[in-house]
Amino acid sequence: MKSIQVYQCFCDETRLRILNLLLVGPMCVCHFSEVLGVPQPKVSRHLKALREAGALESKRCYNWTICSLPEAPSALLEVNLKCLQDLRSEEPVFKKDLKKREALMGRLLNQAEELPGQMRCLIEGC
Amino acid sequence: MKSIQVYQCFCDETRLRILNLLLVGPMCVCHFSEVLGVPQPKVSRHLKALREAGALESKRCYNWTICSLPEAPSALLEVNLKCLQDLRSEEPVFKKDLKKREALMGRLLNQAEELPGQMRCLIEGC
DNA sequence: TGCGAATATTCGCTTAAACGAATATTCTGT
DNA sequence: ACAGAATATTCGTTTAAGCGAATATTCGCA
Repeated sequence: MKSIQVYQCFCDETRLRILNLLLVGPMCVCHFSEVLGVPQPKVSRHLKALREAGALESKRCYNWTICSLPEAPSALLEVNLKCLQDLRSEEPVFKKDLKKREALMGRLLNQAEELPGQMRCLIEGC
Repeated sequence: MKSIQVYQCFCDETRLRILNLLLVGPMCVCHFSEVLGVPQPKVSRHLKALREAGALESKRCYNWTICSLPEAPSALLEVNLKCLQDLRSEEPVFKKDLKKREALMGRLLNQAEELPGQMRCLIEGC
């Protein structure tokens, strides 16, 4: 039963936090690690799980791997991503993560001359 | 994170099949066992999980325990029950279960004089 | 009160998830 | 080709889920 795969994605807090961040826009692996305060291998494994369930797409861009929500999500996924968005107000972690994301992005934009390629990928969608 | 509980409910095929049946109307524990072809203790444990996640209500009616979907489901649950309904056409098991349910209900109605109390509960909502 | 049907729970086991730590791989720029 | 940054994978362990079999509990009725 294929839809179970989607539900399994949503059963883990770290994965929910990743999806919550992606609802705002693409991010790269190392930034998940930083924003969530979670070790990189852990992030990597969860990203793999999301990818295999069709809940995430990623592409290499210079030395970053930029992750985003799938362009054509399944109906089930789409509905639950919407739910996740609505859940933001109830879950302080989500809001906290978004704040950290914003701060990180601001910092990155300041150094943008030093990492032009990746930033272009991230901002303009490469 | 409370919503994870809801998603965990939807991660198990047996539970999905139970919910699918309940979308049509209330059922009692022993009938789940019969319709799904699953041992009673297994059904009982899954019902407990659903109950604890707020995805099921049940009340004793004579010697039956009649289960139904909650009157006031959470938004998250409601949305996903709707999805489950849409999934019916893609999952043969669901349709097969519904057929068996229908057959069972017909049979029960024929013996209705012998079990008036429970049937009233089941049909009229007690 | 005691019997039987319906339901719930416990026990021991098996399987699957998740994790940290360490390591391997991939890629970019020099 | 090499060094270093970013990412992925492996290993061994821990924790959680699910299961069948057996047993306990609950409840209606004679």
